[in-house]
Amino acid sequence: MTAAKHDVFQAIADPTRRKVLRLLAKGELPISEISSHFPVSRTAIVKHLNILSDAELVSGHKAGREKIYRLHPEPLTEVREFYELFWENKLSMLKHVVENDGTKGIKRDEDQEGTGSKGKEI
Amino acid sequence: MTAAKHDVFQAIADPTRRKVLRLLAKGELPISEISSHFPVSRTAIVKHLNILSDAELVSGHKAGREKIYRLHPEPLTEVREFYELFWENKLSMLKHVVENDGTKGIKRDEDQEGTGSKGKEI
DNA sequence: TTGATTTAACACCTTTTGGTTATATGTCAA
DNA sequence: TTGACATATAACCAAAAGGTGTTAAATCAA
Repeated sequence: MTAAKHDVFQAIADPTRRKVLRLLAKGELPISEISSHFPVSRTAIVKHLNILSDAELVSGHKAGREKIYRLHPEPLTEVREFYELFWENKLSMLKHVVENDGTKGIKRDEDQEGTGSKGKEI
Repeated sequence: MTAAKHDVFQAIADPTRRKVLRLLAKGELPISEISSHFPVSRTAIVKHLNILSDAELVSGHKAGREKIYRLHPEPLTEVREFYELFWENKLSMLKHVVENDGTKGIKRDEDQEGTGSKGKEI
């Protein structure tokens, strides 16, 4: 049941949500405080928090009449793994381009996977 | 004119687009080859390629009747910088939680920026 | 030249996203 | 107990996202 309803990549796609995360990096905050940093309505911020929560990037707990949100950066490792995929490749890519001028296809192997499935692909 | 129409974060938000990037990491490919790896229509893939192109993650050049696409991983540094923002913070966050049990707010400084502007915020 | 291949450009459709307002509900402080 | 405060929830909306199919144009190979 660790299956997050919302994808991490999709969660950080929105600039407002990224700013919320940066805000929570400094420490946990109640909704009212969070929304005071944005020009949009509190309701809109709550929706963003729900999306971040679905991606397990934040969690909220009631404290009196407030709901305090806290950051959980762990799911961001998936993002890290993704861009590192290209970090390793960057040098070998460059090599290919230099070798054969990069004007024609290089490999073109087959696999035909199909992205329709839900298979936690990074 | 380096102003990308599409945000890098938003570009990599879609799983199909991430797979396209992984595909192009192995070498440049024409549209027909790329779309052969997906269950969706060629038209859909072209739209994805346009979005990736707007984010300057790929570029395409005509070669005969084919259009060859090539990866440009550079914009992903922005993603990396974002991710690292939380890695630095992770230890100090943990420290805070341990120190005061994390049941109450920690800092709550003000800034009120407003995310409406186009200001290249990571 | 003709036909197959590959991309380009539309028009169209459905669902999701990001936002709004209005109306409860629960909680602290006098 | 009465406000004021903080969150919750519902109904609604416009625009964007992700997809489809159709048609046209360019190019390579016979």
